[in-house]
Amino acid sequence: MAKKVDKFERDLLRGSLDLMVLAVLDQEDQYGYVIQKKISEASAGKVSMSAGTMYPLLHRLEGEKLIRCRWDDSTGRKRKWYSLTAAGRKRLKRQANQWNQYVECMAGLMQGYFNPVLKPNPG
Amino acid sequence: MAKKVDKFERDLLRGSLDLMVLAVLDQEDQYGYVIQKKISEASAGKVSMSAGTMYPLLHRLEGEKLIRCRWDDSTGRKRKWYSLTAAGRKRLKRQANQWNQYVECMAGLMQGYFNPVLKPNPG
DNA sequence: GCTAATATGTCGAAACTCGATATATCGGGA
DNA sequence: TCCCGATATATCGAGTTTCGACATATTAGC
Repeated sequence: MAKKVDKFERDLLRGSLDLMVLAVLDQEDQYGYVIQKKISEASAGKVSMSAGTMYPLLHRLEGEKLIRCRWDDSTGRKRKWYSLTAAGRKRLKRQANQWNQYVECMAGLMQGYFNPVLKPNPG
Repeated sequence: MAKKVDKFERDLLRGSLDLMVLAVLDQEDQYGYVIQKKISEASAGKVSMSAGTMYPLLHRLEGEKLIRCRWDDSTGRKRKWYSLTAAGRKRLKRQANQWNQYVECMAGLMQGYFNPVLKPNPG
């Protein structure tokens, strides 16, 4: 029996899924199914992006030319590999920066409730 | 001429506006117009919740019994004051906790790009 | 009297995520 | 061999949220 996990409420995720996908692809080229798994693992199962969210999202990012794809079946399995374009890397930087600012802004508003367990960056 | 500000992209905000409103009301009772202003100030103009977002949101939170309202015109101005209910405070704690976890999760995924300027909490 | 700021509200359009559903391939166990 | 679960991609409609536009009314200052 799979352990039951409190998933994040859907609207908390809204819009930042793009950022997650771009971040995963920044580390290495991947295909949809693995991107899904990686995000799930990174969040200890709390973000479970459904296939119905993942694939349209990838198509949209491709349409915006932030990622590019190629089919590959050299492993015997047909998979659609995605990689970041230059524009995608640029967008990732911009979005990540926005995200950080947004987190700070929330921290300011939440005062007592914001208690990050984040390790402060040295330097 | 008003200084132009890069607003946060709308989908970055999605769903966390609730949390902002609850956090503002946790500090003191307020009415819609001021809540809007406070959130705008706290974000240096980067979150500009429109009236078309604010009022339906307040009505929704009221419907969920997380906040409660009363009209007051003792100052000569008719205003609808909102305050947190017990359920609202409980929800705020839960949502704030989720938010913190979510931020950590994003931090893990973004690795190099996550560089919070947040002051670490002592203790 | 006029205008800008204050104050609340509704509406339709656009966007996003989900669950359900569909298709197909692959490996392993009965 | 046959079946099944995992892998892999995809589409669709339903439900939500946010926005900009519009509407209404009061107050303060010129």
